[in-house]
Amino acid sequence: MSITNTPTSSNFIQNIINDDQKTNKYGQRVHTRFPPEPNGYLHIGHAKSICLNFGLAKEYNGLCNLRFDDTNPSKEEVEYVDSIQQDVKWLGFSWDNRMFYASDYFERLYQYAVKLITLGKAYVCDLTAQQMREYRGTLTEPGKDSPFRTRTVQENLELFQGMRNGEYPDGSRVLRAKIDMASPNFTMRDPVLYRIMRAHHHRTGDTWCIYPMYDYAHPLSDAIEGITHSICTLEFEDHRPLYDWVLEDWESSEKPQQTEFARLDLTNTVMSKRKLRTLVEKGLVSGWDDPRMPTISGLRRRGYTPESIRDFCDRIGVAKSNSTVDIALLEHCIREDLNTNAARAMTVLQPLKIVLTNYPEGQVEELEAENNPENEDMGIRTIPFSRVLYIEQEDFMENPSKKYFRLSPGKEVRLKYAYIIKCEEVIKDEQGNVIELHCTYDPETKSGAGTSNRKVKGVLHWASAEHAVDVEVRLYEYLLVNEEEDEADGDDFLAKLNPNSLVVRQGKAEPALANVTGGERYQFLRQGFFAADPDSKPGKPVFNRIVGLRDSWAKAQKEG
RNA sequence: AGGGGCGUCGCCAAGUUGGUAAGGCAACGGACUUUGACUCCGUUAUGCGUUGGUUCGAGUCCAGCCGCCCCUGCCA
Repeated sequence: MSITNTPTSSNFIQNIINDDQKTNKYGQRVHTRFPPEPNGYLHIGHAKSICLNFGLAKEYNGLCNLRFDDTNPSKEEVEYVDSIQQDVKWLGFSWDNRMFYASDYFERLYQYAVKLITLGKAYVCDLTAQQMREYRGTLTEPGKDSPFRTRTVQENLELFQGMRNGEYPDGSRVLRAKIDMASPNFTMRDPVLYRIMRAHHHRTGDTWCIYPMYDYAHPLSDAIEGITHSICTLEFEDHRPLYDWVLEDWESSEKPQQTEFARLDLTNTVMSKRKLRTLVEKGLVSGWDDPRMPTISGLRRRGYTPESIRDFCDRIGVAKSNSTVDIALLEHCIREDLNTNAARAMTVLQPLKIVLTNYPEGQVEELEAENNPENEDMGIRTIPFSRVLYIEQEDFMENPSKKYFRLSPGKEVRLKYAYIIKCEEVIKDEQGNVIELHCTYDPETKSGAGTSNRKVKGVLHWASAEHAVDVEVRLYEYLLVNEEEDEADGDDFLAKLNPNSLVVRQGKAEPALANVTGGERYQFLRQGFFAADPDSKPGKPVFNRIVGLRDSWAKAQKEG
């Protein structure tokens, strides 16, 4: 089966690059970067950025760097730089030997700041944070100049050196760009370039007590690495003039350009780092890699493939309008991938015992089953069949509607790969619950035997009681029942969490599933796609439901 | 209110110099089916936030209006 390349239309960033290639702006070079701050786990929104940046580099025969934006040691940890690398690799991208840290450039950044001071474009300011806020002005009123704005170059040079030397307490002074306190754009009102902060940095240790701000470090890091296209999200659009300002005195005339695109938002889940952290810290999920989380590690544990996530990122497009993508598209991508690639298996999630009263006691047949009807190369396996079996509770109904074509009293159904059976007797407990069915089977209807042309509409999956392995199956639903997050920040979203986002079932699976270790993916017939969880133990498998099969019957039921 | 953006089918999203609305997801019909799955076929914008204008002709140009998002961290 060949992979069809659906003709994808170009996005506005590709158009920009195409123009740059025409005008030879970067001599045909395309060099991007993925610049995460190591202060949290990557999520599907980052995957969009990763696929965009690495994808563009690949498409244009360029390069993409991985760069940790580690300019704020008070929030960053090595734990995250490790998980980020793992996630990018897992998604299928390689930065080769180009893994950098903004902190690699601290000395150059410092020297460039000295240059700006010398040029009269930066000054040391002693205003407190509170005062600076007051001086900044408001949306409609211009700010006013800091009284320290007119310090001499010499004084600024000495003070900045003193800042570096640790002569002043944290927060007592900052280095500021001298731009325009009356600018209608706040980020141009003499933004802070450096702050004093005695925090241990995960890479530079205690070498520095002053750290550069993002707006200063980022354009310079891009320039140092020879980045051509610096792609970031929409909220940085206002910062672009500052990005360009910082680079005005850069040594090379070939400067990177910033382009902004809309970050990904998904229905039925939460995406902000803060909310994800809340879920983890309040113990509402088992961790950053809980299979309900939209984190890369969560999706990985859930069973999503990197291919399906890349496909998703290709399909959602890249544009500038804020949008919320229907999570159904993500589900479509994983179903499409796994439909052709995942082996089939039978697992009964909620067992109902049935006895084939006319099947010889003690007899066991090994029935042939295809591993994947979409892919013959995946071969066949055998499944034991015997007198006592389990079927799904949902697959029996005592008083069904005419549209129900599963099992009911006196009705026939086929057991997949096996025989047509007929329900003869319903056995109940004292409360009237159905606890067992007595059925008969028709020996002439064995699958593949060609001894009968009888057709029945219903086909059920099953497990042989004597041979089945006990499995724990974790069924996941959306984190949020409502499609929209209903914003209004705060922790309101906690009240909207789906109480049934995790339902655990103790099921019965065919014996082949006994010894999974984690990561194996299957389609459980008529149920969905599942992945073995690392919690699996020999003989005691645990499965996560990645996504259910499309279910038009369930849909029809819901609509009544 | 000042600045920066955005507004094309329920959800995404193409739309090169104005020439007469791609595609995907979802939905809905139908065919096929030993997974009510998959696959296949078909249906869904005389309409591009809105009102005017320019033009033989506008989603594409102009003007006004409306709506939504971002910006007053020594966060990124």
